[in-house]
Amino acid sequence: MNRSIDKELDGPRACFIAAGLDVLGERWALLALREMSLGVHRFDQIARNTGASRDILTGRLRTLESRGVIERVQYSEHPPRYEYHLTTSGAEVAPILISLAAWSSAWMRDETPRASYQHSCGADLQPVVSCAVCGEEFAQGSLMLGPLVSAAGAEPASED
Amino acid sequence: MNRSIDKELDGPRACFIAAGLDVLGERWALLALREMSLGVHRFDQIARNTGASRDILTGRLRTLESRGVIERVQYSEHPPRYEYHLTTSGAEVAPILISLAAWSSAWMRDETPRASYQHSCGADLQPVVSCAVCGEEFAQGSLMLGPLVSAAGAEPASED
DNA sequence: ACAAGTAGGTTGGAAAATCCAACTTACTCC
DNA sequence: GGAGTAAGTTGGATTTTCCAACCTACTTGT
Repeated sequence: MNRSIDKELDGPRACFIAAGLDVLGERWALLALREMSLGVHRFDQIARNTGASRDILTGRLRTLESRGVIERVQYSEHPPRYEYHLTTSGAEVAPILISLAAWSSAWMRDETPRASYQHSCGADLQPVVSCAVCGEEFAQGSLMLGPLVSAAGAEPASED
Repeated sequence: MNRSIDKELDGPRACFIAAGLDVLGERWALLALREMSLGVHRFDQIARNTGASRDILTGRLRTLESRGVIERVQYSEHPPRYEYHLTTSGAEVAPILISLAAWSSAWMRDETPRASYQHSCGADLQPVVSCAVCGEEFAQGSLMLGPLVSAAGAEPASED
């Protein structure tokens, strides 16, 4: 089991973390998604609230749209004006934002006053991540490599 | 409540998500942490498995070290050789990697075969994020802005 | 003993991404 | 009729990143 760690990779590790970062890891992408999660949908506001340059933001929004994370919704025809909304896929980025906010809140406190986050129950953000299958909380070192998978489905084990 | 969303910000939103991305959002940082989570601790291997250029990786590892996320452990004196290990703070990045891997696995499937991840119970990665206080699962739109906080503690409400 | 390999970098120069301020278009509001 | 708003686009400067080669000090093989 977990032979994959010891085996020499012939190139960079192709995994779902790397694939996710391909889309969400570009600068400003997660902050733009944060804004939409908070109900901010218009270009100028997203640009202001994130601090992204307008040209770069345009590019990011196009990428996120092409990857199905957000969609452009036209709200004016003349002139053409659009709002940006999360798709289902985009809404499901929330756990990433939640984990990031919680980690940052726990470890990145400095003098700067910052907006914190809460669960809708009113409590400070204290997310617990557990396994949907066995119900156990993810503990130290409980993230492990699994088999290779692609759109076609799981691959059979390799012969090493 | 949640006046903060409607209020015009005078600058970019200073929040813990943005602060976290300051450290973890630079290119290659999360992939380097992924490697350490998987038990890979040496420079050459981290460079190979992430695909990062060696010079950039050097910079990232220094930043992560200076922010207390990883530590350099010397394992040879002549010549000086180091391993990189997660600190407690670094180990707690795991929920972010888990959420990212799960999102990516759900939404980023294409033809490319990729390494998947599992919980240590052997099940495919299906994390559930719930609130430690009320126990409820984080549902759509349940991430909300809270008060401003800094190292000194919570700020009193502003006068708007 | 001597060459090759390993480990953890550093260096210089090219390429790509980002930043910034200004400009554009087509409205709406006063 | 002028100012303001919204969603970009543009050109040029700046910053990051990439890449391959180099360096030092061992260790291993012959």
